[in-house]
Amino acid sequence: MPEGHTLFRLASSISAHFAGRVVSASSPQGRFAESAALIDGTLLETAESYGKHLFVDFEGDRQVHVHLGLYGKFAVQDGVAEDPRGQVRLRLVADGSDERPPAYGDLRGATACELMTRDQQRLLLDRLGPDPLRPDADWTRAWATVHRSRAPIGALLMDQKVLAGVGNVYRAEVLFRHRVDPLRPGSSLRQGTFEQMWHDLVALMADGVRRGRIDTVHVPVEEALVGRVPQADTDGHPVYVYRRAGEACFVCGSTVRTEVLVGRNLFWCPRCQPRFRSRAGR
DNA sequence: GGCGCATGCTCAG
DNA sequence: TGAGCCTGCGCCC
Repeated sequence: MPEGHTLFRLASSISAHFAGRVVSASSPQGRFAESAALIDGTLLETAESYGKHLFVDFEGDRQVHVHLGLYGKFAVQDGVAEDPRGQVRLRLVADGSDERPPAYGDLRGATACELMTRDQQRLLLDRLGPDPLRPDADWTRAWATVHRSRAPIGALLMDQKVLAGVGNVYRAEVLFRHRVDPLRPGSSLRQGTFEQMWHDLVALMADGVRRGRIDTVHVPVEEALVGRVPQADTDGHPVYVYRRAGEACFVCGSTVRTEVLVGRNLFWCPRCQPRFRSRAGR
């Protein structure tokens, strides 16, 4: 489930297993072989995530930039590495000769796996909006973009230049929790509404980091819809609208709808999130 | 066991 | 706008 919380957990796990250790790097699949050779047998300093991007930092200004895309996986575990299964793009191994427990990690199916310098990393990060999981994030940067954009808020929330780390699930859920029509132009939102949505994303994504999965039903928010949802009616479901097209809304019973917006399936409740009408009419 | 779709993004055209 | 990435899951035999 690669939204921002997944990458945050992944970075923590890589740091916990490998930071401060000399690791061997290889590319059983071959596609990352030349780069892997450059970091093989060097010190892994730390791993960090920004939005959906992962950076594994090695000594000598070498960062492995990873983007999992839709179905990439970076499986990190304790133990001695076994024969690679499937297309392993990058394998990291700490063999335990440093007297810490052996560990290894296999990266598969990623959309990006490349070596870069800090300068190149900086250029990439400059293209990202604030990440709700980073304590230094400045939501007013995102608001500045949203405020002057006529694009639908449902599209803006998914745009990594506006907000980093929000994916299709958090988009659908945060819009529902704040009763915002996904097709509403960004410029029509009040600042207070957007600020509340931001703080809700901070809470939802931090909860996702803690749980290891997205659960928007059990995160309370003042002034939002959540507090009035009868818990039993959600029937253990951890989300309100995501992938629930055709089913009854947990709050009002209306049929949850779906529609493709900028190439992705959008889900919303037409009664809880009524169609926005501008003052000019239309 | 096979099929289609999916929490994402880039690049060709 | 569509293909590519080439994994994993749920669903249907």
